[in-house]
Amino acid sequence: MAKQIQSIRGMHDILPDESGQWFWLESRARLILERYGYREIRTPIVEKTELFKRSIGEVTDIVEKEMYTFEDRNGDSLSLRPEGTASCVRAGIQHGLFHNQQQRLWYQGPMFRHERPQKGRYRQFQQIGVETFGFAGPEIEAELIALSKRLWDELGIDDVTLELNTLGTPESRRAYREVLVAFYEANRDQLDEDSLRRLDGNPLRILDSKNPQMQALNEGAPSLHDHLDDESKAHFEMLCRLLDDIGIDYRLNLRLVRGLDYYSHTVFEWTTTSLGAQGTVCAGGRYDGLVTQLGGRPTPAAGFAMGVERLLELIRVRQGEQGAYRPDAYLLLAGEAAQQAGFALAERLRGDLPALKLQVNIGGGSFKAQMKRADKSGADVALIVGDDELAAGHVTVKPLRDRDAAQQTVPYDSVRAILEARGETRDD
RNA sequence: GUGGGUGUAGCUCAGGUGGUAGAGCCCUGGAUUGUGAUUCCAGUGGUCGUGGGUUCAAGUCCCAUCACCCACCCCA
Repeated sequence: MAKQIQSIRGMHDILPDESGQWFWLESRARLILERYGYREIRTPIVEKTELFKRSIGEVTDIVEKEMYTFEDRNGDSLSLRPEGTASCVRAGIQHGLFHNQQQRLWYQGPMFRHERPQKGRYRQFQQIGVETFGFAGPEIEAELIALSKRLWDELGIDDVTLELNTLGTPESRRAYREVLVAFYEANRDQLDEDSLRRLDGNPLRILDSKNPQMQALNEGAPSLHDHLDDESKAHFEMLCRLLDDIGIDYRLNLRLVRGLDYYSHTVFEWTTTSLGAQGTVCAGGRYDGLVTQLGGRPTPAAGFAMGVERLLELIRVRQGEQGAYRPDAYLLLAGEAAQQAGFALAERLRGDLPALKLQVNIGGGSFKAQMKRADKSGADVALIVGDDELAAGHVTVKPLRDRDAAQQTVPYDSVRAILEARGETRDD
């Protein structure tokens, strides 16, 4: 036997048993997004590396050590996208979507990050992202949060908490950053290894350290909220009021600073405690500066992304299977003549009953074996055609799921009525 | 990138201190010449993750490597 080839580390197959759940979640998300007026955008999964360097930030972990970067045949540096916002903004600028316009967009697809795989963290993972452009007020952030909340309700997810914070305007954030760095420099001897590393790159992240000693030090650190300008405060207060109005609870988390460079004002995160260390299920915020950073005209922007694998994991924990595929009917073919004629019969049925999901037995097998397959397929009814039925132009319809219902042998033309009465031909 | 754990049949897992591999489920057939989901019987299926090494002998011990899981880091 030849040597087996395995899938790439951290990149997983979604097998038929799970794909139904994916489809179920995706359709629900799409429906809700459409209810809020969002339209889908699809962008390539490969972009110029430069795009991610300029948007995510050159000194972030994502860009520095997690991107799948390679040279194209003509020498360009390309990267598999590690997230969706950059592409979305790039496409919007390129096609003039932001030219004095408001846009509510969403996308869905695989993202790639070369991290050490873990529960809820994979090298290829699926995100559903939502991005809005041209909305400067806090109403849009409230809408984004309301939309995500509605999705949790729809999916039956109830153990997530909304964490909320503001970084203020870029100016106030920058000013605060200086104050904070000065504070940590003064206490340099107390910083752990990670924090020393962050001090240069992303000092705000030190606030979010899990190290108890750091947390103790952070108690005394200057607070971002003391350094917010009036505009930043007003924006945030308005958002909180809007959320209060629709009864969405949130927890103010001053340590929530987000890892990506481009955020300003609102940042939020939906977290759960039932997924181990990877507790963030959905995160986003406002990123007004990004469009100009990528060469567009000043355009207010806000959005979020959710990790589909993490959401599915949550749903799996809370409910059973959702959206598993099962045919409506399974066609048994008993006897040689029926086996041959049955193939054409199945096609005829599919032509006459377009909404019927019909699986036909292929590969023969004893009657018993075919019945077993019919049962295992999950079909609601078995359609039986043996040599007897074939000769008479009949089909036997046998309900498989309810004990009381009797099977009946009827002319082909009556099959439709029976299946329709049973609801097998409904679209679902 | 760092630390810890685990890899035995398609799946879930047994296999004290080395002696040449087992169960349940699944699948196939039969008990029931055309009636499944319950029962009973039988059968198929393994280079024990991979590659080296120690040994008369390795699933078991040693080394390397790959993958998965968990935590750190990072993030959705």
